Parts: sequence; C-alpha cells; structure tokens
Amino acid sequence: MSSSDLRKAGLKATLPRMRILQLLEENSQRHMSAEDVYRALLEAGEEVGIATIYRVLTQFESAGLITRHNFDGGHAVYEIDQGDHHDHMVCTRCGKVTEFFDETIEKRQHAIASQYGYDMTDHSLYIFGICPDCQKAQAERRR
Amino acid sequence: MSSSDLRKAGLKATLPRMRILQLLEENSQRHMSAEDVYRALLEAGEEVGIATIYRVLTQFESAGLITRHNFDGGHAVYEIDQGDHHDHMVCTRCGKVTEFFDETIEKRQHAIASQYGYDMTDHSLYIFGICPDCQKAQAERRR
DNA sequence: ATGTATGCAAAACATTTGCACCTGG
DNA sequence: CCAGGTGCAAATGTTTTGCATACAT
Repeated sequence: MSSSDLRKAGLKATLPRMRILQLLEENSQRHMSAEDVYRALLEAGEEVGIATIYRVLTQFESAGLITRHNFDGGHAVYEIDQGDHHDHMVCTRCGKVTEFFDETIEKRQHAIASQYGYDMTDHSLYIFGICPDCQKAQAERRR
Repeated sequence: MSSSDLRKAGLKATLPRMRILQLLEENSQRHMSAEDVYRALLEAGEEVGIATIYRVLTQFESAGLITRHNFDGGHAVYEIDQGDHHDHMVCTRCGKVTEFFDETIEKRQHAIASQYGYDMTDHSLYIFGICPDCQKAQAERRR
C-alpha cells in the first residue's frame, strides 16, 4: 500500500500524493510528464491542481521515490524508482522508451569519473534512434 | 573564415550569423546557452535580438555546425561541432563541463541498440558529479 | 530587385511561487 | 488543533512567433 511508502519518505499521506504515486506505479507507459499525470487524474475524475502535481513530483524525486529525466529540452518525465538502475533508449519517431542495463558501460563510467578526479553523483545515458516498429512502418510506406 | 562555412551550410552569410559562429568558435567556455551568447554579443557592442540568437542556433544545429545539449531541464547549451564526438561530465556545483571519449562505451552503445533492433541516430551520455576543484573547496570549508 | 533574415514585442510553454483556505494525524 | 498541504492565479524563465523593416546576393 502506498500510504506507508509515503510516510516512510517523511511525507503526509494526502489524497493527491497517493493518487499520483499510484498512477506512476500502475501506469504501463512508465514515463510521464507533469502534464501527463495531470490529464490522467482529470480523466479519472480527480480534482488536482497542476501546481500540486509539480510540487509532489519534486518531493517524490527528492525522497528518491521517482526519477526525473530530460529526454528533450521541452519537458521533464518521471518514472517510479524500483531500485533497479537502468538507462534509456528513446525512439525519435514514436517516443517509445526502452530500458536497458549494461554492466560494462556502468563500470567504464565510474572509471572515467575517477580518472578525472570527479566524485560521481549521477549519470544519464540516452540512446536515440528508430525503434523496430517505426522502421517497419517506414519500410511499408516506401512500397 | 566563417562566411564560407555558412554558405557551405546553405545559409546566407549575415552579420549576426557570422558573429554567433565566431563566438562559438573562439569562446573558451565552449558550452553556451542562448542567453550566454546574447550577453556576450551585447558586451562586445553588437546589436542582436534574442530571437535571432534562438533562430540562428536552431539553424546551426540543423546544419550540423553545432550540437545542442540539455544538461538540465532549464535551458539548452550549444557547442561547436568540430567533428570529434565526445561525451560530457558536468560538475553539479560549479557547472564546469569536462569532455571525454571512451571507445568501450561507444561500442557497447552500438551493440545494445542493434540488440534491441533500434536504428541508432544519436546518443547522449552525461556523468554528473563534483569536480576536483569543488571537492577541494568543500574540504577547506569544513576545516 | 526580391526573397530571406532581423528586431521588436507579444505569445506560448513549462514550471514555480504567494497566499488564503483546507486536511491529515 | 495546527503544521503542513492544496488550489488558484499570478509570476518566472525560456523559447517561439507574427509582422514590418532591413539586408545579402
């Protein structure tokens, strides 16, 4: 149950917070912008202000419950943090996001940071490309 | 000379464009936001509108003359593309940017993309951390 | 000349903030 | 009850756009 997760993070278990956390947990899309969350809640008939969404998402991020990504400059997207670190591959056609993890890359990143004397706190790796589905669609259009 | 570079890219060699390109070529900082460019030109006594800066930077990016980065969500920064691909390490304290290149990581990225059937068009890797200088400063403050 | 580029100001977004009211513990 | 949370609307910061004027070729 999410209300205990919230209290564990030192946050009061309010209605908006529970709704937002629940949404991020259940959503199959997995990567949602503040606007996405807002619209999803509206459609579900929930009354939440957009300001609250931003505030809550920021708090969740600080609490380590979710992770923020800046795939493009336009807007941030958030995803539930389920303990497993992974990187992202983003389809530039349809926006689909695929997650992956590569031990070799992780190791090299740490090695490079320490080589330059950096105290590494975080890293982000995005591979941009065209996903198999969009390649197929493109091939058919060409026929 | 930059005017020929511009024409090669299919862009008229106008004064603002030459100034902006020159600035990006010469600037030691190497990673500038639109606002940075704007202020630098004002200080140099040049009359350029901020809208032109944005338009020109976007055109330069499309033309492949410069590369755009979204280190954080706030604002984009641009750097001259001198043919050598590299990734970035960003100090979260002072904002300093260190460039690096790692063959192993590059290879793994391609391997992963093709493993998932993606046609990779681009990728971005940022390592965030605290640079040696800021670590030192922090240690002194603690004394 | 003439199509393109620029400057200005207004618009468009994404996100943040001040403040009065409401709510969870 | 009361500290903290929320909603609203206004403010912010960045980037984009409409339009009349200026410029490169």
